Amino acid sequence: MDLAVFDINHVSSLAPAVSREEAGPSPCSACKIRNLTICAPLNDAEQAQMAAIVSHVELEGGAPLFDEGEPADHVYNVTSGTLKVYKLLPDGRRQVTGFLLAGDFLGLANEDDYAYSAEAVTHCSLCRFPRRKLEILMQRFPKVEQRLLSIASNELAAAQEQMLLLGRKTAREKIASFLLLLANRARQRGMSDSPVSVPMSRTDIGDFLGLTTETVSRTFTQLKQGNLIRLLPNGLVELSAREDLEDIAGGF
Amino acid sequence: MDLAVFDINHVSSLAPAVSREEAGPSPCSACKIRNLTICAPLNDAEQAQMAAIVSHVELEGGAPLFDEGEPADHVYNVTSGTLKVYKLLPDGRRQVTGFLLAGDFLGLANEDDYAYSAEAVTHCSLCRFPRRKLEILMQRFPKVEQRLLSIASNELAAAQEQMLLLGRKTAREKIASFLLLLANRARQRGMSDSPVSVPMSRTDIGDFLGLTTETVSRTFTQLKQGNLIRLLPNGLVELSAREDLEDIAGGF
DNA sequence: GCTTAGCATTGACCTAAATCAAGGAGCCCG
DNA sequence: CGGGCTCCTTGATTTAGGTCAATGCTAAGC
Repeated sequence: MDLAVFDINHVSSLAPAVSREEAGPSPCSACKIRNLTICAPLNDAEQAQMAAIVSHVELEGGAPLFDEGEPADHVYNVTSGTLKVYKLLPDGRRQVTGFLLAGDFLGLANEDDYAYSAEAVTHCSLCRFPRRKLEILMQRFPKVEQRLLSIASNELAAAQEQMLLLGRKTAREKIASFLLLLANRARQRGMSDSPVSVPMSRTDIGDFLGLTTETVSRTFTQLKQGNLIRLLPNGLVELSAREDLEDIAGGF
Repeated sequence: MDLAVFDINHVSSLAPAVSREEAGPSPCSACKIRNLTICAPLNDAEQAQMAAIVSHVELEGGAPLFDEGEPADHVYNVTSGTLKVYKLLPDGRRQVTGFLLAGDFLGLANEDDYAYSAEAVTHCSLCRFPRRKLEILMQRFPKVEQRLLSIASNELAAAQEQMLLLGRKTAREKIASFLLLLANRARQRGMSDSPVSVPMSRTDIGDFLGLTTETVSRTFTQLKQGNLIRLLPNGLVELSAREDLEDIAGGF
């Protein structure tokens, strides 16, 4: 793992393990996913200034990062692993609004509090920035602010796509869209897109797609029986007929 | 109407009427909703530079502003009226991703093309900015970029709230949420929040909430019979029991 | 004042997905 | 190696909301 150097700080509990950088070379210079992060537009000298305010967080799968309503003191960049962000209704109904992979940014909040909860799906590592300090740094580096605006624009487009899915697609179309979303994001990150890794539970997938666990499971079975996918061990899913899946996902 | 001065350019067709400023005082200095727009953070001198690149657009109710997939050459600030933005599936299923009121910004697109279509619901006026020129101006005025980031963050939070609605709320909860959303936005703009103006059709509301026209209509009737709302002429809806509506909308 | 056209409403019926209820499969731990 | 997890799958049944089909209501045009 990229950040193995921080594993000495890893404790085996649900509490996040945080470490600040000691003297020595910034690990950012070795960051393999920098081009996906908010640090992308910075040169080495500028990046050193970012490194000065960053700390690192490691999370066990299942560990919470923050909860909706907490003061939004930090923002994060995922460096490895998968997280989910979600909102709850008082009776426990849950909507997962996104799954975050390496390079993804989270914690953007215009108000003072987080608008959603975030929790690790798999073991995760993240870069943590104090929001206040990042704001000051952004005034010095408008490039970072531009980058953040660009990230926010992309997320907004993705959110609208997800609204189309939630409001107007069938269970079959939702599952096909979901698998292709995961596959495309894996490919962007240089990981296998078939078989694609699906590390989250059926319940998480259902809460992301506005379905129940049972419907998710049945729909997987149905796609499997139509030879569109194959379910492999360890949460791997082979997309055997991507073209067909794309037609289904697109509503054709 | 604030911008009556432009009515000489108004033509009675579905094509948008566009006018550039002649010499003379900028109408921006008289803009009553400036504090809601991207111009909010600018002083008079800076605003004059914005005025130099802005043009004005008037739309009839029902007239399209742009379509999904068109090159995103302009961004807009609504100055009066209501628009809807939406995405379509190939078979015509439609998801309205938002209704835009005075002060709202639209056209943000990280890619080169608009990710959604925009169409006037009522007669609308908008300020139009060439995207390229605005980008150059933003480099000169980082305050505008900050403002845009702040707008995007708010929209992102609203989008997540809408995902919760689409994925997990019942028809009754959706309609109650929708009426309160309209009422709150009307109040922010100094307009009546009860009765609140609901200028869009049942079909548009359904396409926003992931419901059919019939279900929207039935749910309005049901709320009316429970004395939670009253349906008045001209698309006005009185919120007779706002507390109860808030409980319903919140999922209690 | 009649006709046409576009919403909005209402009723009857249907269906996709939810709910309720067992089982099964893998995994950890004693 | 067996008991107790948790998660996944499958089956039977229910139901919220969709679909289909009239009927009303308002406004515009002649």
